[in-house]
Amino acid sequence: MTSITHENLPELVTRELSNKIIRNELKPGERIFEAKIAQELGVSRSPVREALRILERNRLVEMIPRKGVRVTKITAQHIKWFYDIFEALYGLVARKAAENADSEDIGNMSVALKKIENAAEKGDIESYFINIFEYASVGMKAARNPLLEQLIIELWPSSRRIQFSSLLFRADDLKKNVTYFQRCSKYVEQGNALMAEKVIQEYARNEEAFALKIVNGDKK
Amino acid sequence: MTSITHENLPELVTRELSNKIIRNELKPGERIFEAKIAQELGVSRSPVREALRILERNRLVEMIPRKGVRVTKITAQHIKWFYDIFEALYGLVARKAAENADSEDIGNMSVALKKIENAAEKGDIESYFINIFEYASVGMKAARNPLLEQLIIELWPSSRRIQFSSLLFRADDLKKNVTYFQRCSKYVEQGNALMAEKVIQEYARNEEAFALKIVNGDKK
DNA sequence: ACATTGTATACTGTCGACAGTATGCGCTGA
DNA sequence: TCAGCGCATACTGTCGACAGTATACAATGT
Repeated sequence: MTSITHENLPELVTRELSNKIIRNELKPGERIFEAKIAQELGVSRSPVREALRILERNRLVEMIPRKGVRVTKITAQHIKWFYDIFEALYGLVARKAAENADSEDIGNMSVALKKIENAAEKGDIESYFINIFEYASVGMKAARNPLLEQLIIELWPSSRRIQFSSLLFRADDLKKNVTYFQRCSKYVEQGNALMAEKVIQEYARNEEAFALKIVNGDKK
Repeated sequence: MTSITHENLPELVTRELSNKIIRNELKPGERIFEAKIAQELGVSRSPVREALRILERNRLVEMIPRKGVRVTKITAQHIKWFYDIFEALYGLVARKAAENADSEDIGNMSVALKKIENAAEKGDIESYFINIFEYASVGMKAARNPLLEQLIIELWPSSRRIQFSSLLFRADDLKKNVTYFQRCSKYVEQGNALMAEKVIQEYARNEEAFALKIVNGDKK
């Protein structure tokens, strides 16, 4: 163990495995062996087991008792299931944000929005992806439902995984996507809960369509 | 361990602790000690730790690294947060069920509905509670979104906990509640997704109001 | 050749022990 | 009397080892 850090091992292992799965270095359906991971990262199996429980919650792996752990698959079906939930939960966030945001929240959202706009302008996809999560984050703060926030954050790794494959192919429609966030911010400022929710739902369907195009092999 | 069963220890520990928390034998805010639980159940700390991770996912406990595990609180705020999500997720279930249910699903729902009606008629609260989860279960099968199903099932222990305190006080309005399920079933049969969703949302708000009455001390 | 059974092996499940850290209490000094 | 410090202790974190089980492969019989 070379680690000098103060952070705990399960989180470290989680992050490491999480990245490998999101980047598709660990393939869907692939088996994960506790001992192998433990050895690779220079820790014992205990923190690995903890990490696997966390990854299970993130829907990145599936644990079957006495049968082991596998990386979850992502088929077109999975993507539809995921975005139906995405639509419902983020729709709720937008609605609640429109109802509850104070001037500070609105300020934060506007800052986050600017970062998205800049990234889109420059075509910086990496920065764009970081900042849409930042935008979601301040939006969730404004919605004032920590339980909802938790649920969504636990699904973020799945979001990232689905979006990762798109990452390389979508430089073109980045600017179109920005308009969703701009409209959302506008409605939140106006306190128009109904429209804020609608815009985000539209955005979700758009993301879904894009993700489906990718898995269906219409890529490039 | 006297257990002859083939079931795994983490599940056993989870169930045991789960029941204690739901029945309010372990109080909100109370600390849980791994070693103590392990000794009580005659197992080592490993399966207890696994169980605690599961309970964390069920929102029954909160784990703070190096600080230990506590039973989560349930304030009026928590209940509002919970039912906002409840409304969104079950609303989605109802909508999707109305869109996707085949005749077998509708048959199953009708059987489950009858059981609820019987329980309500007899004023058998225990049976009523068992059967509304059964109804939800067949409804979720009809909705054909296993991810959504997972998310909801993981929240069930929280549902049970919130409803447990109500359990003794609500014999009176059981029959009124049944009408929600009756209307829901009707709309699902008709394929009326919009109204099915609306009914369930109404039901959620009604449950919320009841739970809030309880925690606010208007009980009895 | 193919099915069936036995066996080897490699993985998960569980344990007990040790290490490290947070917390409360008592001691000391102003 | 009270603040600050240090120590004791009890808990969580991590480990390595052993036990039990699923699986693949080989051997045997038909």
